[in-house]
Amino acid sequence: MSNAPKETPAPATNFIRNIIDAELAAGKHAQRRWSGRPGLAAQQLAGELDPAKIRTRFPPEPNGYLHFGHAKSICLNFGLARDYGGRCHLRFDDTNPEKEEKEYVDSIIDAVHWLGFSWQDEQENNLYYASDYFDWMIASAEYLIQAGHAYVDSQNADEMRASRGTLTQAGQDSPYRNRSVKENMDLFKRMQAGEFADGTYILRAKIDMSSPNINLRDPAIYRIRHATHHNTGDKWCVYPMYTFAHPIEDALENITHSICTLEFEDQRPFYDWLLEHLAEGGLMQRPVPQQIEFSRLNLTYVILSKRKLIQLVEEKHVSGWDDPRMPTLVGARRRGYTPEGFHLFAERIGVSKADSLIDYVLFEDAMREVMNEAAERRVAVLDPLKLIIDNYPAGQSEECVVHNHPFKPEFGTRVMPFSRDLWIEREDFMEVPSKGYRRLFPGNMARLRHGYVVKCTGCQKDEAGRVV
RNA sequence: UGGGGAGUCGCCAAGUUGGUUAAGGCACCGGAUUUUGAUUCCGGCAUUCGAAGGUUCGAAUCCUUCUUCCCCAGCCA
Repeated sequence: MSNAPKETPAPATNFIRNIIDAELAAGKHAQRRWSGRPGLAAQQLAGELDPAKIRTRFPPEPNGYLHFGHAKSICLNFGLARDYGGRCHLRFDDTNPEKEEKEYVDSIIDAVHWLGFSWQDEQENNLYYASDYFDWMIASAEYLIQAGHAYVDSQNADEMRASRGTLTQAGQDSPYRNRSVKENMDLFKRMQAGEFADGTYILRAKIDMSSPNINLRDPAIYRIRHATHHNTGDKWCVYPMYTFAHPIEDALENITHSICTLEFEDQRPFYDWLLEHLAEGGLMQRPVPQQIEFSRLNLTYVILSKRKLIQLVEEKHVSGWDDPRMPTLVGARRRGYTPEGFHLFAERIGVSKADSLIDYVLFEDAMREVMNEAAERRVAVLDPLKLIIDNYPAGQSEECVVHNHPFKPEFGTRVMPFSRDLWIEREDFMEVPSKGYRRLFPGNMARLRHGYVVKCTGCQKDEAGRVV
């Protein structure tokens, strides 16, 4: 057989690669420098930023196990860094202590490793926690307050929702919107000091309550939450919102391309607003990172909602996160799927902004293609039917040498016993053959794989007429 | 409904500074090889790019209108 290894094709082009190519051609990333903020991640890195190299990140919240959808994102982000000679960071977006756990952090680290990617090399170790940036986030928030771009609101959640307006109606300014800088700063300090209960005060960005983009109607950026954090313990009782934290995380790590899914598109104006103001205040360096959105993975017959997967586990519908039926990476691993299969799959489905529903056969085919090359073959009979070789001596047996792989001799051989009594698959025999049937039926000859050609002389049935 | 996105073959997806016959993969349909009805190999598979107009020598690519689908009103991410 001529199963020559296929040439690995060049990575398929996509809109993100096109963006990067254009930027590189224009020299956009040549001016990047480390932020160099004391005590922050950038400081851990010894060398200067290598200009003209991109930097991406995979930023999961450690609130569950990684699934097939994350695999797409991981292959995208780490793949881009690999192909452009850049870097990809693994960052835990752990800004909500009530949902996150160390168990998930560990499982995520394992899963990314399993997929074959690394966030460290000789020069850098790019494993980060958003929670390690809380000092800087507080500083950023206080800068916003000083500059008149943020205020402390005393409305509760219901009041805030009511005054936010609707899709078609503008929102109303909070009665607390015009507190003085001094008062805001005092309140925010006391929030941090733990003087207030959860929900009593909240820090909001001061933008525009009548913006057609609801995300710009003074979004909450810092909330009070008296909770123990998996990484920072009880050090904090105020935590930043994703919206506020994420751009800062990206900027501090000098991320060039912050790639996320489509539902964050409406969030991008705030992303840019924040970084622009922080750059104005000298807290961040330009050029700031840019957010790029792509459509998330949808697979036929497969649930990829973290909320629902958690439900399956908690209600014991499955044996755990690594149940082979689960679309998690640990589940896939137990099922025998391979990292290479995920890479192939990710490469084949591509990246775009169109909502898509990918047929599961695409996933299966990618896995099968990889396994066809790599898997040793074995024989099993699921629904056995006894086959008696009439002209083979009873009590005698011999060993047939069998190749472990049809076109890879280096996989070696094994032996299978051959004797008078054998088991074959029930569907490999038909008393009355259908058209085109070329397996065993009375009068017909067939080859027993790895063994001999046999001729069927007849069959026996039980009282029910079933062939035995 | 206000805002933000997306509609290219059954499923994905290239192509978008307008220029000959609209990549590729999966699926499917042939046909060859085959001690896995697998694999491999060869061939086929969009006169058409959500729809309708318009500009042009020429449009999937530009303009207009229409249409369908997705996302946003968490002190989640």
